[in-house]
Amino acid sequence: MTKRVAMAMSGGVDSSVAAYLLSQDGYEAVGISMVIWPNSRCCNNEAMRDAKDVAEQLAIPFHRFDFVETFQKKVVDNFTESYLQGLTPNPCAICNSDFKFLELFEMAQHKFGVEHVATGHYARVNFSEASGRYELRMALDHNKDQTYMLYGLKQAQLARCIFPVGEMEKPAVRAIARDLGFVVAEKPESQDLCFSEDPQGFLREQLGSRIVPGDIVDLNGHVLGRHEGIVNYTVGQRRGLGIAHAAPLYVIRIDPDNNRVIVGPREATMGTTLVVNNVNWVSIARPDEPIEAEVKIRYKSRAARAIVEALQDEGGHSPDRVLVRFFEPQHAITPGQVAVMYRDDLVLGGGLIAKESGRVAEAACATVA
RNA sequence: UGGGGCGUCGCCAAGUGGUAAGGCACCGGUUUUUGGUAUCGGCAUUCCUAGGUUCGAAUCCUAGCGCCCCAG
Repeated sequence: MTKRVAMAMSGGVDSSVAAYLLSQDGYEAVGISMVIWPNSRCCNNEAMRDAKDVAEQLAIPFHRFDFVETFQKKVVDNFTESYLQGLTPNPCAICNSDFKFLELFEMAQHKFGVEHVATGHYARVNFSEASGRYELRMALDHNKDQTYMLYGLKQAQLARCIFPVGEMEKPAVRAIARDLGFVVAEKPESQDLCFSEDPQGFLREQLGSRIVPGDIVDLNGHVLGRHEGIVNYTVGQRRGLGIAHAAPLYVIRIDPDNNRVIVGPREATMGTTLVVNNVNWVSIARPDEPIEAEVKIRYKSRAARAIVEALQDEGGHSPDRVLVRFFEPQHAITPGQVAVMYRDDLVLGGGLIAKESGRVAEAACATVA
């Protein structure tokens, strides 16, 4: 009996080839496209048509479903509210853990009566007899690895995930697309927000008058300039400040309470500790003792060696907190961004970098020491 | 209306007779699902204005305009 699986198809190269690989492996795939934001690049007519074309070419059924309302509630609202709180959210990671995979599994089960869901993500999953856990591992092609965006997946989900292109190098994926004559074979790599090409404009649309201009100040509180809303900035950012200074200025901190952006020299962006909230332990159980790991604090940054220590529950809040102490200072530790812990290519877990992470962490270090 | 100083790209700033450094900002390219970082490239035929001296001036002279400081 063939195994049936719901295949998420975006109209891109990766999910198209993934669909092909599934059929090669003897799966019976059902193509699904999720419409999450009208007219955005991820679900415009072209993307939908391409997905459908590929499905037809592979002779698999294809369905598209409207998720606009749910997406707004679970991803967009979180995205916009986070910015107002002075955080820099990572909507892609939130989308995967709080929206995409949840909805896909529900759909696979209820609409198609199947247990498994496949996507075009670059990641690998295996089951470890030793630990009794499903393990999430970096893709074979480290350049394309997307495990950073998948840190939120739970055991029950990993058990049912299939990532067909996780074992492949990107050039090979493209080669297959070409050989098969897929219309999407030469599509450029997707990048940036999928639901908007103009995040600033998007935030303005969504938040309107809740975006308020304010001061840009230096580390001593001296006003250096004005900003058009704290939502337009992220920690570590250099461009867009519009302030002429002796040396380049970087965003050091965002202060939502006073509606201020604090800037300073590059040295001031460096930090060695952070606290991670809402940690999801992926491939291992929550460790009782401090462990060494490589921690990645930004999608495009390199993981760096650190000591990771689970923190005590504080008053019933955020029971899954972790203190990360890097061996070397890191640039732009940004509240709201995702921190993912690795050991080699194994994803140990991840979570969201806490507000005022530096200070809290310093204090925690002091008590630890 | 006595004295002194200054006026070079959006900001800061080299350059004091030989044909406009640099930094910041800004713009554009590259860059792996977050507006990050990084990196590469662009960015004053012109030096407050008008005359003059000179083969040649942002640099010298004259006048004007505009700032700043001190003393009134």
